[in-house]
Order: sequence, then structure tokens, then C-alpha cells
Amino acid sequence: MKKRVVVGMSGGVDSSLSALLLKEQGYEVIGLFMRNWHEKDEGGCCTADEDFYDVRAVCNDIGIPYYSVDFADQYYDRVFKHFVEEYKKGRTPNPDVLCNKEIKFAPFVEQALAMGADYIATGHYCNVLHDKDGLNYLLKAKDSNKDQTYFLNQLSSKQLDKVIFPVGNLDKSEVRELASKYGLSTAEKKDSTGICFIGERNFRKFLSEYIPMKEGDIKTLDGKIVGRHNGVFYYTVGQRKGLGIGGGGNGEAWFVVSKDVEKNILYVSQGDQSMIYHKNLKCDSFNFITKTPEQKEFECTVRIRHRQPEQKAVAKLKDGGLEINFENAQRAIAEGQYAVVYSGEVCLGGGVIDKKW
RNA sequence: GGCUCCGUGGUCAAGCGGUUAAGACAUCGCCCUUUCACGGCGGUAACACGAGUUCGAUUCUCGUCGGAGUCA
Repeated sequence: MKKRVVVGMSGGVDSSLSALLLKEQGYEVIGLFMRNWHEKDEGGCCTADEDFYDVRAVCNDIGIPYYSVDFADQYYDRVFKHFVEEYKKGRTPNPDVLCNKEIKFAPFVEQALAMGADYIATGHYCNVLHDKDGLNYLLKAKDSNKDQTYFLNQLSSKQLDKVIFPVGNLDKSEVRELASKYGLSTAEKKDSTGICFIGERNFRKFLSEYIPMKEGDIKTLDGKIVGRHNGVFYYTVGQRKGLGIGGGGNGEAWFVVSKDVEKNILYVSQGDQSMIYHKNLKCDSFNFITKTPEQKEFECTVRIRHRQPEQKAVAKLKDGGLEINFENAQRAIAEGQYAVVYSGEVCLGGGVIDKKW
């Protein structure tokens, strides 16, 4: 009896090839497309429709059945609401991390299981190690340039139980080659970016549909007014673009240094960015994917953003959370983003950054 | 009101008789990127106006307008 795998298919190359590889490996494969957002994009196109056409085309090519599910309500309740609330507090959330925890590896997996799946697969670039004690470890992708463990830091061992990542041991270039060798119609399709399921947007404009604009001053740290903004929540620390401040002073670029939500002031600095470098941060709560380490303090590497090269640090379990002390000061640590901790090839987990100093 | 400076792209700022009128920041586009950002590469964009001098004026002169300073 063939084992049944339900593959989460987005309409991109990675999940397309994942489905194909599993079929080649002898599984009974079913494609499952997810739709979680209903608005059209800025060009008036519904990319979700196009993506589903691609899923259909690929599934037909491979010769597997495909279905579509809609978790838009759950996405809104469990991901998007929180996303907006965080921005209103002046923080910088990461909806895609939550999306994986709350949607892809939750109702989506349940749906797959309900369809009789023995395994669930996605096109994420990462790997799982299922050990004999029934514990699962999340491992970095072979292609370090495409590694997506950052986005999966909030998962639990249990959520990884029946998961397979077919492209985790392939380089992106190999994925494209194979896809093209097998004649998949998505072989040359451009990688998607922007918030997962929502897509590429003019971010400030998009946010302003959910958080009303609120004009205020842009000031330097010593109190000089250098411009106006439409709402501090639209900016994140370290940001350069979109300030509209040019010329004057030493002629260098201006960067967001901090924001005061109460007083509605955006603080900026010209040229000098020393004040946005910090060596320490604290996550008030922290998710260890597999298990909480025995030692209260351990060496590790950390990313404070997706694709940031890993940074050496010491982590300390503290008050139910995790404190991280970096070897080198980090630029623009943003409250609301995740600090994701690694030990060698293993992604230990992550937590929302609440403080830095 | 008198006197003195100043008026180059969105901003700051080179050029001081013949230049494709620098550069930076901003802005825009592309690339990078399943968050927000950072970053890389490109593009758009200017001589306040009028009259003179000159073979030739952004560059010299005068006037107008507009700023700044200063003097009783």
C-alpha cells in the first residue's frame, strides 16, 4: 500500500518540484492549494487565481489530484489581527512566522490528515530530523542562501511529526534545473516575495488601510524638527527609505533611530548610526522547537532577521524567556521581529524580541 | 528707507565667459528578498525673470522680483 502525502502547493517551483519528487519516490501524492487572502493586488490582479492555475497545470503534468482550501478567516483571526495590533504598538511583527505556526502547520496539516495523509510536505528550504524518541529537529537547508528555517522558528516538534521537506537537500539552482528537466510549467516562475498569501505591496499604503494615518514631526535626537511623517507605525528602526528628508547637514542619508508612539514622534539620525547598534536583546517568551536546553546558558548563533548571516552569541534562559548577548553589536534590532537561535545545523527555536540594550 | 550680501534640480551644494552644468541626500525603477527593513545597480530632475556687454553668457553689467544681514 502506497503511503499518501499531501503537498502544500503554492504554485511556485519549489512546491511543484516537491510534489514531483515525492511521486517519483513512489508516494501517492495529492496537491493541496491554500487561499488565505481575498483582496486583489495593486494591479487589480488576483495572484491567488493565477497561482492556482499553475498548481492545476503542474498537477495535471505530474498526474496527481489537486484540491484547494480556504483559510482566509483563520488567517485573519490568528495572523493578521495580531499583525495589525503589533504595528499599532509601534512594533515590527513578522506575519509569515505566525502564518507557519498558525495556518500552514496547523489547520492546513489537519486538513491534510483529514484527507488521509500519512505525511505532509511543503516546498520550504529546510530539513527535519525525526529521531527515534519521537522528537523532531528542524535543520537548516543545504542551500544556505535559501534557508527558510527563520520562518519556522515557532513550530513545535509535534508540528513537524509527519512533515517532509523534499527540496531541503537541494540547491535552488538544482531545483530549477530539475523542474525544467521534467518540464514543469513553473520551472522559470519567479520566486514570490512579500507577505505570504498577500504578496508584494506598497507596504505603507497597505498598512494605512488598516492603521489610519496620523501626521507628526520627524525629529533628531536633540529635538530639532527635520520633517513630517504620516504615522510612526509605518516605519521600522534602521529604515532609510520613505523619510523624504534630503540634503543639509553632512549630506549623508537619514535613518530611523526610534519612534515614540505616544507622542507620535519619529526620531532620525543623519549619517551616524551608532545608536542603533546593540549587543543584547531579550525575548519575554521563547519557543524551543524540540526541547528546552538543560544548561541555563549556552553558546549559539542567532539571526534577528531572515537571511541575516548568523551572529555568535550567548543565550541565557531567564524568567521564562531568553536573553541573548551578542559577540558583536547588531544593527537595527527591531522589537516584534524574531530572534532565531541555532546550534550548528539545528534551529533551536525563536522568540519575539521585546527589549534591546 | 540707506548700505551690504545672496538667488543653480525636491533639499544641500560644485562650477565663476565656451562643460554632456559635478556630487550628495531625497524621489522613482530594477535587482536582492516568502516579514518589515538593510544593501546593490540605474533613471528623472536645475542655472529666478528681463535687458545689456561679448563671436559666445549659469558665469560680467544694469534693472525687476524674492530672500538674508546691517544701519538710525
